[in-house]
Amino acid sequence: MKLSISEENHIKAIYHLQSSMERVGTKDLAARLKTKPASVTDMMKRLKIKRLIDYKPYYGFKLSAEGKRVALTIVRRHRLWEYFLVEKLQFDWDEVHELAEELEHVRSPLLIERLDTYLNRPKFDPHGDPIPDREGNFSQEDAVPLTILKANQKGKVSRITKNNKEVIDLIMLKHIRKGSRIEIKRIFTIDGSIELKVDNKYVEHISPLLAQNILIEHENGKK
Amino acid sequence: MKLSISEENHIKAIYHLQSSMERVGTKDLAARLKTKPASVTDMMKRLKIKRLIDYKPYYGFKLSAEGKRVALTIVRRHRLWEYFLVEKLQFDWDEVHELAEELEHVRSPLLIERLDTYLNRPKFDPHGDPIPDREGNFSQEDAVPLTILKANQKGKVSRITKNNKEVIDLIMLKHIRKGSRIEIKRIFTIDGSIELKVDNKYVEHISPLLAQNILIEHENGKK
DNA sequence: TTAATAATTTAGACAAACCTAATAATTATT
DNA sequence: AATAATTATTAGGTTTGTCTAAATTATTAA
Repeated sequence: MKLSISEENHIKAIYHLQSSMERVGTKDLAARLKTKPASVTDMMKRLKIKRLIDYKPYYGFKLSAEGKRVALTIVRRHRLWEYFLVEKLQFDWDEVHELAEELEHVRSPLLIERLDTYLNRPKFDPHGDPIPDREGNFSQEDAVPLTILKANQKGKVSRITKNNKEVIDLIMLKHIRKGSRIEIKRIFTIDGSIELKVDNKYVEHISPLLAQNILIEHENGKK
Repeated sequence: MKLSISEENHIKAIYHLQSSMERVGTKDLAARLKTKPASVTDMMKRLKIKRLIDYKPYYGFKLSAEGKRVALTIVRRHRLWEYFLVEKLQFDWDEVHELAEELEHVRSPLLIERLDTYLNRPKFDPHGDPIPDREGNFSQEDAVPLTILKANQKGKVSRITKNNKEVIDLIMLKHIRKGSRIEIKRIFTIDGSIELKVDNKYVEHISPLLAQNILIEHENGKK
């Protein structure tokens, strides 16, 4: 099914809002997309006809199974492009969202497959969000990048990815290794750098790029 | 000035048609863009207001200086993406046009600069067409890739780019070196491979990728 | 040079994706 | 439970970019 850019954006927005609410309301969606509620209603009617959402007037909306599938391919495209921009084109992690927002609408399964292969099938984007695979599944790995933690959250280091010399030297310097207990102190939104306490002992300050390569044991039971 | 995708496509189409005719006609442009003459007239009025074309009803159109500048940035984006797709994502040279046609509309000067740097500032796209630089200038180099020649044309090898072992081994194998006289025998559109005669002596068959790395002395006086 | 033909423009319509203002349904409050 | 406040929908309008059909202008051929 061929969707317009605007239709894709609506699907994606519902997908994201759905994680924090059962049914998404017209107002919320309008706020997120910077349009007006009336415009959202128009679009919802169209998406309902295309069977991408479950929509009853006045009762909010929810993605259908097919809608969720579509959403996941869009999220996949978005996060792969983000990874590309940071990893290959040297963008900072906080500069890439808008660009990925545009690139994600180039709809070519082959392009995305090739990009994925080229990037070495990354499992997480530069913000630490998981990249769904071709089938829409997230990594089953029981570990998530450190970047996914919020301030005051704790975790245990399960693995360091990309074991090149620089990464290893850095984590040694910061007293971080497999098994270390981490407590996030503060996240600086300006550059995404993170202040954390290691093994309740050392206060360290690390870059988001390094954080991405530190995997934390995942406490199961989250969405 | 912010242009819509459709406006960009019209500008680009005029740019390309302009190389084979003084003033571009409504019908030609409609044919190239797969729209109707009436639609072209509409768009031309808008582009005239934006001062991107010189347009007199019934007398065809021509890009203004600013229009040409815009066209060149679009061509630049298109060709850089084509180069990326072939060089990095392993697409075949004949598969990339449609994709580049979409990617070219992501308008971010910074993205294009970074991409250019990442690709090592290529001077020619995979079809052998020159990639304009940031200022819209084409390579002043007196050499063009072999891929730019048509059947029966001749040339002299001036340089081999990308002097890695594989390329060198291949050109040795095919009896090609600096100074060799080349005559194109036939171009196979199926894969872009080229049959050519080297120094009037050896008949060889090479891939378009190799051809791209063989630079031919440019006979001045062509557009 | 006039008539026929071809190219171009104009007029009017349409779909997509927005908008504002008015109305209707739901939820919260007294 | 009635009313107020919130949220959603409808009605009708706008802009962009397309279209068809009719009218106009330019070119070519008789």
